[in-house]
Amino acid sequence: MLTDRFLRDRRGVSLEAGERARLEASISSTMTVDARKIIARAGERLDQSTLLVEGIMSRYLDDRNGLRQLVAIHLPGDFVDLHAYPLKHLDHDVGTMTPATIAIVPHVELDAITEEMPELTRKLWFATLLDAAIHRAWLFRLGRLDAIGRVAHFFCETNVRLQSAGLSDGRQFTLGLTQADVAEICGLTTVHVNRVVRHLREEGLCTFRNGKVEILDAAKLARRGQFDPAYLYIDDPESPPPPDQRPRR
Amino acid sequence: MLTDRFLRDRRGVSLEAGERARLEASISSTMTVDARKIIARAGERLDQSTLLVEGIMSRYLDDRNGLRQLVAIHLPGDFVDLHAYPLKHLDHDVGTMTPATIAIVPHVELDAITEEMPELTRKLWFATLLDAAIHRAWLFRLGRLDAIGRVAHFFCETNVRLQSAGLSDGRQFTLGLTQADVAEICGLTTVHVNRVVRHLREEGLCTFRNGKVEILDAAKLARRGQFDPAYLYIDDPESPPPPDQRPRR
DNA sequence: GCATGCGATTAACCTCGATCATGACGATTC
DNA sequence: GAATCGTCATGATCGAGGTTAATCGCATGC
Repeated sequence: MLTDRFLRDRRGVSLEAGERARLEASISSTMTVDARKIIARAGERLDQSTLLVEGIMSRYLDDRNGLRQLVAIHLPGDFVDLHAYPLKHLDHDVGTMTPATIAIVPHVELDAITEEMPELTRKLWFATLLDAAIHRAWLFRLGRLDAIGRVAHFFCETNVRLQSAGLSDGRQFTLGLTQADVAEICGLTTVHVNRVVRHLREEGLCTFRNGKVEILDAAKLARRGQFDPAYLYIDDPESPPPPDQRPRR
Repeated sequence: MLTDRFLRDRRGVSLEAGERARLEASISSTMTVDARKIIARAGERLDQSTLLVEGIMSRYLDDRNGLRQLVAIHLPGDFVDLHAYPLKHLDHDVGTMTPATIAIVPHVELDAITEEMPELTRKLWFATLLDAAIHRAWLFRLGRLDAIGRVAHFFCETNVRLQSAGLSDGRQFTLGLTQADVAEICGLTTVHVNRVVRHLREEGLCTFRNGKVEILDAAKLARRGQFDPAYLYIDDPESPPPPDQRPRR
């Protein structure tokens, strides 16, 4: 199903079969989109949202000089602009990074869901707040980490997210991003990202070639990027969090 | 009323009288809190949320060396950790910056609201997404602006937000923050914030003394910080946005 | 065959902001 | 009144990362 990956393994909010069916039934159409296409522009009024089925998408803000700051990367299973449902107007652009398959969910369907299924509504709400939690991790990354730490943190995060989507084995994954993309994510220049990538390779932490990341030493990489996956709210059957307290980051 | 400032003048989602009354009735208690106190810690399970009535609060992440990155500043009228309702566990700490008055809303009350009042539920959802939009503006600030631009952007944002809360006349406002606080917000050191403040003063853009900001040249300050208030979703009766398209940022 | 263009790479140079240090001023506490 | 502490202020030094520019590899198209 198109919604198979949505909220998969998320702590306490995985969808019931009926909920997933309802969401699936809310999809009005699916389509494929080329790489580097804009799906929605800041300010436009939206009456539908986009569920990403395959490929990578991003959300970004433009600065006055035409440079971009990416504010989110979206992977298969993400409800990319679900937040457009309550907001109606977005404050940023949404676009594809790679060729993508997307499913369209009209807001009238979401109206019906919020009227009839409060539990599913809370789970949709949760999904948008998960994006906000990732925003906060990105703020930490930009505000407190140096260049090497930022790239390390980004690779760690993406590895965990892709793993929960079944698209990484935890050791390597294909991103389809360029060094310039990573620069727009980490608030660096492409030149310096190149230096950082070389450093990470020479230190034996990870490699990044042709849009493919290989994790060589996950523990060291996480340490270098001060990465703690708690903010991703992923259910880890191996080490369930204590019911009342997760470790501090 | 305690909720008077909540979602005031927000585009298209201001509360109906009945909705506001219901929210007001959901408050179980109010209390005052000293400055620099922690209200909630990362990882704790929460079964209530906090509406800020008076004072300034913040949300922040700690790094490994004990430094903090603030990820949000909250002003009177903000539903500070409403996102804890769907999330249940927070990924960050919540604390007061100044002495504060807060109102407590138990999550069981929000359960009832989401069961019975889908329209109000969407407005609460909107409120949490507004915080996410502010996160994104902060990402832009940290990723694309230099030190002077970051501080300028922060003062502009806070001025607009306080103005819509009726706590700034648009020319000056009291924040009660120190230069060290601004440093934790803008990802800078206190030493450099001091230099930036001096620069802004000497250039005639604004002053910052004893926690009080005076805007000397709002247009220049906004320009220096590449500030466009669209992401705050504030209803401006003077210049209503065209129904189908807001200006690009 | 050659042209074109994108992405990765590397070098030289320079700037912004961190770091370290010192001091002033006011409020508080004893 | 002295001591202490938080906040603000300012100078000197240094390094991480930006800027600019040149080159290379590789894919694609004609």
